[in-house]
Amino acid sequence: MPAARGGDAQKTGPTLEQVAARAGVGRGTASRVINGSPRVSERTRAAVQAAVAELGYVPNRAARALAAGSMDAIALVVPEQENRLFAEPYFSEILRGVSAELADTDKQLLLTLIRDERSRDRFTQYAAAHRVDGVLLVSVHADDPLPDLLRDVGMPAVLSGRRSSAEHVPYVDSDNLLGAQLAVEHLIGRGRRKVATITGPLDMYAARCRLAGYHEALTAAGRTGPEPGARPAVEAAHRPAAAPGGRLVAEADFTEEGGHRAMRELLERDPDVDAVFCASDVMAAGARLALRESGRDVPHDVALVGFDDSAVARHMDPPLTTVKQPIEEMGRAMVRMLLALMGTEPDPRGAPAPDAGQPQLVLPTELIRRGSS
Amino acid sequence: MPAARGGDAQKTGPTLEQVAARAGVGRGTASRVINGSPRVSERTRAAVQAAVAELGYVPNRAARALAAGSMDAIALVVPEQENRLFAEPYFSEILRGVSAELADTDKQLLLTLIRDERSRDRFTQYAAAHRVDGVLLVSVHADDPLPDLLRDVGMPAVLSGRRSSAEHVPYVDSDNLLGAQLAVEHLIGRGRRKVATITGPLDMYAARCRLAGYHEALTAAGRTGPEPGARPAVEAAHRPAAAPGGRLVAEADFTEEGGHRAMRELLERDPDVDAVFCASDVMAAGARLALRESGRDVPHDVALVGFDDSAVARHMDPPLTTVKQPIEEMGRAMVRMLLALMGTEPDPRGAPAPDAGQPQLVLPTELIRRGSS
DNA sequence: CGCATGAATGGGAGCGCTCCCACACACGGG
DNA sequence: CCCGTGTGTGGGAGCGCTCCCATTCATGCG
Repeated sequence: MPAARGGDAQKTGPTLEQVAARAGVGRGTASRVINGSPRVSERTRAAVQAAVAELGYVPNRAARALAAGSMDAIALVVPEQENRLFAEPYFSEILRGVSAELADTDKQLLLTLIRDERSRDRFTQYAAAHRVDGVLLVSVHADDPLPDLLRDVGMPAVLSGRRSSAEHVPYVDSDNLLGAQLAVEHLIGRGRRKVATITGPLDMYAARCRLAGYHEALTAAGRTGPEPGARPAVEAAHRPAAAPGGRLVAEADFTEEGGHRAMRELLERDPDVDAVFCASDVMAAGARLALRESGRDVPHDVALVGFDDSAVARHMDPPLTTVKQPIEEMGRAMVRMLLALMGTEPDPRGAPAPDAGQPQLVLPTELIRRGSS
Repeated sequence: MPAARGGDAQKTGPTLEQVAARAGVGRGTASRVINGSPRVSERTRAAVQAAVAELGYVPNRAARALAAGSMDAIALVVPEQENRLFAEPYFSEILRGVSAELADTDKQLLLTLIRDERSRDRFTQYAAAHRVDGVLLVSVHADDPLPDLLRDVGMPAVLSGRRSSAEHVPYVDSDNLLGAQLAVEHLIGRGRRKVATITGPLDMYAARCRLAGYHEALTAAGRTGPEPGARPAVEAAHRPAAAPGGRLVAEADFTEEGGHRAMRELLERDPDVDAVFCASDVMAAGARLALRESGRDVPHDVALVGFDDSAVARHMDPPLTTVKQPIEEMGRAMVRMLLALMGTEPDPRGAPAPDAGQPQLVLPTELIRRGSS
């Protein structure tokens, strides 16, 4: 039996050929029906569809990919050097959104964790060889060359979060600046006089934005600041921790330990702090611990606000007021953007991109009030 | 130019043919080198490898899959009706393990969230058509038909967690019974007299195991129980909440709300409860809340132990004593088992499976002591 | 009434690979 | 000196699909 080859035993389903035969049409016509080409008569279409149903035909992706030169798959790339605490809630939300949006397309979702140099190189090569049609990049660091590499090889890609304000690769981000501003305004509105902040690593754009929001809210409220009256530019937000004008800034690294250390540092610098805006919930958990150790009550002595609205926030005692990002929606938006990009990119024939969708998108953030403030 | 077809513009990398030409050998030989066949002379091997390096050759997966009849991909299937709280930490740990173990193979990881009937059918069909080589199933419910469906179409699959003690599909599980036993023994060892438990939904095998562990520990300690002296069978563990012999069992659903409600119920039934073993950390968080509301101190008045060692446990106040499962290792083990299955399964020619690896594996659990007990 | 025009269709070519058959070519024993 | 026996090797035949060219009709126009 010359038919059974390769993987053997794999009773691979019916082929297009068989469907066509059953419907009494040619292979080409069957293909046209299955791919929804308009150039097919109604009768024929019905016949083929019936045959598909009867035979339970499922197109062979490999064959399709090989013939069409597209893989019908997109990769979700997650760098894994990241502290898992940071990645957890954010990542699973993104995943949910991506998967939901992809459910209607019949594209596959390929998950790639990049954990070291070797796996990064592997993926780069893989992408360069066009083994996927598009790439979603989650939590990219400012110095990550991957986005540019992908652009160079003509691989459509969408980032979650910018690497800088000059980001030229398409991205979906949330409004970190406004979110931080809301948080700090809220603290001021609750009558807090000495509002400090614990920032993320300031080589990350999101962290800088949140710090800028902090400064902006204080300035707007008329509190003295480093640049009185001047609109603090996000790019310039990277300034010494002990800013002039008495603002209380401590830099940490989005980890709980970092938040704990930063809070102790703040208390040492100014024991009268009565509010802290933390650039992540996890850091807020660390700060909470430091406050408890110093005998301070939350929210009575010190009000606390976090960022992310992750599970940690709900489980803290008291529950943490925090800034919620629409993470699932960000995942969905990333997919929509990528699909649009993929629809236009591979067409070099002058067509000026029908509607690529906004290649950069900033989604709103929202303050969730809970017991900690 | 008759060469540029299909996807256009996709400057797909060099082909095997080109590599072979460059190395001055035939296509077949080049293929043999790349797939590590031993029947190649050292000289030739070196020449081909050099050509591969120079050209930056990356094999085309689609072509390979089509020709070989195997897809070089496995699917990780996650049912999504699941409450996200439960899924979060567990899922991301599994993912880490799976991905790590898969990094050395050059198999792709395909992620499939199943959210409704429609997507389930779609996946079933997809698998039946052998579009993946194997399937990893996470958090399967006792009545889920998917595992059997997959077995029927000859698709290798591995479960995380059994559906019952008679599970016949290969699985990796953790030792829920022993873990629960450790937890309850620990509580007894701390001098607690009235140890209650909050179980998961008792139509889930893991929940029944944990309950059985509770009973077993109490019986071993000589506390009166429903079946004095008898070894409580896991299968029989599904008994009325108000068990004879004074044991305190409340059933919940692995959610925080459920844990909260169950704790209130327990306190009502017996206000003198001085310890509670919760079958999940999340439920313990709910129980913690109920205890606080009732004015009881943890651990002074009531000691609390959870299960999972998730992030919630570390962030509770006081930090939660809990039973840790080696979740990442479970992910790794699942992949190893699946690969073994895939290596043997497709061979129908009588070969009695060289070393399929243990088709069922139960990994140990461990008690993590923290402030809550 | 004949011929250009378009719609619907059939089927060849080929995507890049693996499998496997056939073909060298080097041996050693009869 | 001829024939196994083995080791490397080349390349044909597809895998199931999409693309596209050719073909067949039915239609409308000159």
